[in-house]
Amino acid sequence: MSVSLADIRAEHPEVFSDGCPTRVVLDHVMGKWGILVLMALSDGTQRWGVLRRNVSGISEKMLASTLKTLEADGLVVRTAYPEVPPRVEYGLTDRGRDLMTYVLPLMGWVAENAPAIVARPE
Amino acid sequence: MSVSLADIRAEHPEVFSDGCPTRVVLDHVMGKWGILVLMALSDGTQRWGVLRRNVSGISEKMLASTLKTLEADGLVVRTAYPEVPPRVEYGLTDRGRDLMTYVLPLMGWVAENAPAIVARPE
DNA sequence: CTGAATCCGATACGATACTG
DNA sequence: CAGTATCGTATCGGATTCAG
Repeated sequence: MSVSLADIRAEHPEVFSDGCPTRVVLDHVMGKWGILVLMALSDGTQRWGVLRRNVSGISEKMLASTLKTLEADGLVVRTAYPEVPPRVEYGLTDRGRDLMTYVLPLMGWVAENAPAIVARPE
Repeated sequence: MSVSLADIRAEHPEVFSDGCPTRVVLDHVMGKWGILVLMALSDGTQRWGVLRRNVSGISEKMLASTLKTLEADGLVVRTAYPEVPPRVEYGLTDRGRDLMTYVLPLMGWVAENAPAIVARPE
């Protein structure tokens, strides 16, 4: 796996070009809520209500649209059970779990360093 | 270093709480341009003009504001030389380089998988 | 060359209300 | 319970112009 910018560029010369697919994925995954939802789901499959509580502060609208985007990207899978009351569960796909392999260590670093970074006002 | 959500939660119970410092850092680093600028700088210190060309598609306004935010976060350092014409260089701080240790592998994954993900329309 | 300042449209986001 | 619909606001982000 690539670990330096040169390595990445060697295999994917257009990583920085405008209109490159990476831009789209970055916008989806790195958006305000994408990572937080994926993080919550890395805990395991969850129902809508639980997910909403776990991603504290997210509105229903953003949870819905974030999930839809991630599902379309093949990172999240939605399973609806034909019951009353309705039950819907969300989980990571294989690709999603693979992605989290890289995101989790990053989040660990952020959790460690965020307090020091935010010490001074934004 | 933490590698599972449980590990992160154990050390930082409030990672998901609203108003947590991690949210701020995520917004700065994961914004539309934050990662791309950091990626470009991981290539080494660069002048404003070079940076602008390397982060293809960024406007002057966004480059300026992104750099200012990252500098305030202690991830980027700005060096101005008192010359005419003016010369200003931007580079990563130690903390910034440390962060890139985690971001680069993630970007490698994204570069690998983005084409497959974007295959279907957004 | 390196920005800052301004204007303006797009859209991300949140709050609320409503439905199967 | 699991969403959708609608609305209003705030912020993002681009284009352009100006300045040191």
